[in-house]
Amino acid sequence: MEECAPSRPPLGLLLRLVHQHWTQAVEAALDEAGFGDIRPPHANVFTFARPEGIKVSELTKLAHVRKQTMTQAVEELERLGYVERRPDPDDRRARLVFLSERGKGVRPIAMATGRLIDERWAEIAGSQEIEQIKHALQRLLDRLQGDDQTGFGG
Amino acid sequence: MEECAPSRPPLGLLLRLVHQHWTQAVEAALDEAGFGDIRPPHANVFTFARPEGIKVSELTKLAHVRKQTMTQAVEELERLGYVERRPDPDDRRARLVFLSERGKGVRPIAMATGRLIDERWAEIAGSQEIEQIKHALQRLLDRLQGDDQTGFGG
DNA sequence: GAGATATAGACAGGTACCTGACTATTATGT
DNA sequence: ACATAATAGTCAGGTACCTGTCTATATCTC
Repeated sequence: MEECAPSRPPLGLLLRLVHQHWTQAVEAALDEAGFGDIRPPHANVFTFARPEGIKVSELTKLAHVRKQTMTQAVEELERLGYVERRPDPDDRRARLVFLSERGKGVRPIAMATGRLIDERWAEIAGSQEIEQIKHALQRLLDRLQGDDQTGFGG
Repeated sequence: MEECAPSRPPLGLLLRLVHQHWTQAVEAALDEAGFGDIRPPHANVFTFARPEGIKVSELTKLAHVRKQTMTQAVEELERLGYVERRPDPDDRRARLVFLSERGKGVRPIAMATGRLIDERWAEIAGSQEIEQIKHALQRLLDRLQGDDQTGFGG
């Protein structure tokens, strides 16, 4: 086990390139499934939507993006007819996001996309390899931010 | 070895969050070193610059970004006085990028930034953990693109 | 119940990457 | 040598994130 090269490619480059692959894979998968108008950032909305409705601010916490990013995704989905926004009866500042009928139909596909890519990558790189990467990244994140912020810690 | 949770946090989310941490760490390190005007994408230029000059198109291959991204980085560095561009005597289409005196002074710091972050992360998460992530990501990339495209393949 | 603070969302603007189309020049193949 | 293809670089435009500021409403404290 000689360590011939302790740190040749900067970690940042590897992260960027793999992340790019991931995004492109998600996009291609949505396209294949016939939902070319749904883009990766929209998938979060489908994943976390609830029948009782959900606030944009809650979505931002779950998906770990900023308000503006999530707002834009919701607005686009609203324009495309996949979601509706209605005032929150319990909080006059807030508007709740609901899936439309059309949105409910798409949900399983949009939610499954991430898992689909996981599986494809497991096929080409080995599923334990992928799991190992995930666990390692998760541990690294936990140490970097001192606490589980992915909301998937359970 | 029970697999209690085969794939809870989508890999894409982990990659995005860790990459964000990385970028912020690089930015903070450059800032600490007193080079607040140098931003992460500029670091590549310093890393790959050569005394004989280098074409933007070569830089794009080494850093794995597109022409426009690299061109912008070079233009900004030119405006800041860190690099100069001169016509390539051997190819009238091309312009060669050279480090200015000022740029040469900054080079060690800009080049070292990635390694510095590596070391800091190794301290908080364990150096073998970091190495393991790098190797795993590298293997994954190789399998995804069928070939080593990082230019660090050894 | 008045005042400080936190939260929901809107608005304006920036960054680091991407794509595609275009011109000028160089390399290639017959 | 001449048509074709590849390459260097520019221009125009798009995406998915980010930051900071601002208003309206809620909550918490005294």
